[in-house]
Amino acid sequence: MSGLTIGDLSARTGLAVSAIRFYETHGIVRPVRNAGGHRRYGRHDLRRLSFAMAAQRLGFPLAEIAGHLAELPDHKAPSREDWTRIAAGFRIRIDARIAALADLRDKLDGCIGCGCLSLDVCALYNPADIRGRDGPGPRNLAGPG
Amino acid sequence: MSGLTIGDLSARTGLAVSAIRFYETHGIVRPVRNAGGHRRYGRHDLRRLSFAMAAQRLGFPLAEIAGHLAELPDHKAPSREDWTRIAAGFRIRIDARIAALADLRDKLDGCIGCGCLSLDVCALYNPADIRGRDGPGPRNLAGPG
DNA sequence: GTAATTTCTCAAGTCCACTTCAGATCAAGG
DNA sequence: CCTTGATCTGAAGTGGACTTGAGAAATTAC
Repeated sequence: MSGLTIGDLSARTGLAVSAIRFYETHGIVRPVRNAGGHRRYGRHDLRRLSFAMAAQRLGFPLAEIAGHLAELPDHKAPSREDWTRIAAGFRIRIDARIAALADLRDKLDGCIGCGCLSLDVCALYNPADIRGRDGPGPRNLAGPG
Repeated sequence: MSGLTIGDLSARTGLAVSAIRFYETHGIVRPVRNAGGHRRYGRHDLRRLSFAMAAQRLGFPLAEIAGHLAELPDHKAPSREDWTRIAAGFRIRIDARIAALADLRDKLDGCIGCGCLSLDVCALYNPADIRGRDGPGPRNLAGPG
């Protein structure tokens, strides 16, 4: 039993095989190769992928996810402390996101109440935090905030 | 005073001029043209853009945002009821999103507690809702859920 | 031992959300 | 009136996140 194949990971995570290979190019997983050149994964790679998927669902860009995961040991199984540290940092980001959403919801509630008849004081129209432009390409959701 | 120019909208919303033109191709705004062929906007277009920006920040795709806005009258100012209806629907989506985030956070808390020593029962590794693959292209955040 | 899968590489295609560019025209200030 | 700045169009480029395809080699199933 020399480890899990990419197909195994695909079956167990729901990710497409191509996506797992793509994630490898971003450092999300780092499989070893067997004699025939095929990728072999450890069980800890399942968790790395799961973490990445969860973070993806929150809108975090792959580069940042890879950054978090880079703090884990490469090929050996990470310790409980390793994961706890990462999970805790992740939780902070989730809480920030929930707060931002709740804030937007409250503003929207205000707009429902006021009917937004006065544009100049409308919270929806005047969000406090306009993200600055910083170059070409699409804006992603989970910026440095 | 035949209305606001695209530069006015850009200054007041923080959006790039090019972005506003791009949004027009998706039906977010529908300016009229003056004698010289330049776009002229009404005040209600400010609110349409603000709504779009807010929804964007939540990860909703432009196509869906355009769909919501399509329920508003095109060139005349929408009534208070028009906006209230849209804002209320939007609020439901926000609440759903907050609930999903909170759920993920709770699962993550569970994982911190257990140290994820048992992969097969780890909530993070076994999310109940794996999104099916449905074609090429990137996955967006705010799907049909 | 062969047939059927799976996996390999890597270039190219796709979707979304925009930006950038070029060349021309319109509008506003002095 | 003329210059300066804003706006116009359409095509092409960008970045993130993947998928698709082709041809070859490895694995697994019978």
